[in-house]
Amino acid sequence: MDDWLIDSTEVEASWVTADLAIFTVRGGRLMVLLVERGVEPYLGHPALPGGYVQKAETLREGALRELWEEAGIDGSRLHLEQLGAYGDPRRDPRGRVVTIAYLALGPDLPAPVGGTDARHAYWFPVSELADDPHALAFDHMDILTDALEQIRRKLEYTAVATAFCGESFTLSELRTVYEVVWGEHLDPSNFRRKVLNTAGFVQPTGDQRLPATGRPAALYRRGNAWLLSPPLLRAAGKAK
Amino acid sequence: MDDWLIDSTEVEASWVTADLAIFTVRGGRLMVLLVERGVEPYLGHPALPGGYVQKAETLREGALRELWEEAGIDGSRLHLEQLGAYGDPRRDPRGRVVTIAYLALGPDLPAPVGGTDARHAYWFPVSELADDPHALAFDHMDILTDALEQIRRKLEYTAVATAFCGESFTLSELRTVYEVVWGEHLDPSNFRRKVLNTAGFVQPTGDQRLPATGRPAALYRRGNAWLLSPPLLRAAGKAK
DNA sequence: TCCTTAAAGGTCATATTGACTAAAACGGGG
DNA sequence: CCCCGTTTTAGTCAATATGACCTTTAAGGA
Repeated sequence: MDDWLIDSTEVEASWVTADLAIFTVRGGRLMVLLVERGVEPYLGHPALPGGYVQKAETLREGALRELWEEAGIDGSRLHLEQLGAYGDPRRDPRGRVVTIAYLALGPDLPAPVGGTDARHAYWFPVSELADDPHALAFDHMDILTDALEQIRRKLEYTAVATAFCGESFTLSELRTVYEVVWGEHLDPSNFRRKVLNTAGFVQPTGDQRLPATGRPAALYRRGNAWLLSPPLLRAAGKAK
Repeated sequence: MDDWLIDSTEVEASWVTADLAIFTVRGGRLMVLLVERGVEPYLGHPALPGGYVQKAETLREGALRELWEEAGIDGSRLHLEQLGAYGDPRRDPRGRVVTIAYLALGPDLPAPVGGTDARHAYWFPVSELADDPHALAFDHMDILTDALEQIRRKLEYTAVATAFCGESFTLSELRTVYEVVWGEHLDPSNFRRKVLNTAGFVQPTGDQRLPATGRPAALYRRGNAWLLSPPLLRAAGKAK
């Protein structure tokens, strides 16, 4: 591990960046936060927000700072988890840049404001770039693909779906999160049964909310359980 | 993302290392590969194998090279996956060193040979250091803890357990992997039923193997499925 | 008042699970 | 050569979970 040979010609210092794949659900669609790059390389191309990690920061702190600087979003209240490191020596034409990718989920977030480091930041529907591997700068499409698979899987066995909802939410809203992220329809009745039978997933607030039309829905907040048991499996996982 | 300001005083180059948490099952116990550090800091202390990622390598290639150099193990035939990045600015007293942790599993591997970069490499039972947070150098105990949780979880919904077994194996051997990694007893009959009913998990070779005593056991090899559906959940996950 | 809509609650056949019992197939000792 | 311990393999059964439905409740609007 971390040893001598810091002066070896074989080894070189690297630039370390943090990039973020931030998702929200708006208008029944899964959206990801993108920025338009303001400098070369990939000038003008869409990319995930992110930037250099500074001297005294943890990786996570760097990710949160970049999110604030590039999109004006305070990520301290979002669900933020590390996705992984991307370090192919050819992923950045300027040299070796290792990026630590973070994954964040939030409720319907305010429109991002373009910061100093990027022309604009904006929400973009995931479904409209899910096919072209060069839709985003660098290897950001790989990162996005990995991030998508991770949240789809995490919905199954954690209560992370509640991170897409506000402080309180109806079961319909929670179900919509699953439907949008998984891209499949769920039976409302069976979904309700599963969620309410999973200890600690949600707890009723006692209040109600009126939908546009129809019977009022009970409101819930996050429970104290993070891991779901049994998990809530998607059909694809069962079909096989 | 990766932009200008490469010359800013706020940003500095980092050293990037790859560390490995490699596990195997020997004598009914889960073992992790450790090395004795040959240089400061933490001279003489046990640590996970690893070292600096070189100029033209991918992160994965660096991890495999370090594994070969420090323990004489050819990792190209092991199951190797990235665990995550550890980059707290205080994790290494020499300055900012970001390490990319890798997780590897292998069948009962040959005794490691000490390489040039470390005094020795050796297998050590996980159960004997699972409590002391300073048993290993740097933040390697954190990495080990995360690696353990990851393989325990991955046994549930992937066929990764077969990576602990040789080319062909009995269902008892496979069950022992689950029992050792999870630290709990599994009913042989129910385990067999679940594994055989999960399409693509294993496929019979047609051969048999004689245990020390008892009825001969049929041999299996890995199936073509990686994701298990339905997953094989541990009791802890269900109890809750 | 009646209609539409969505929430909430219930039914039922089927599948899965966990705990258990029993049969089959070996080697070894008398 | 037959009993014994051991391990694999097979089977039973009650409890639980699942998926596909159906029904009732509670709102707003025509």
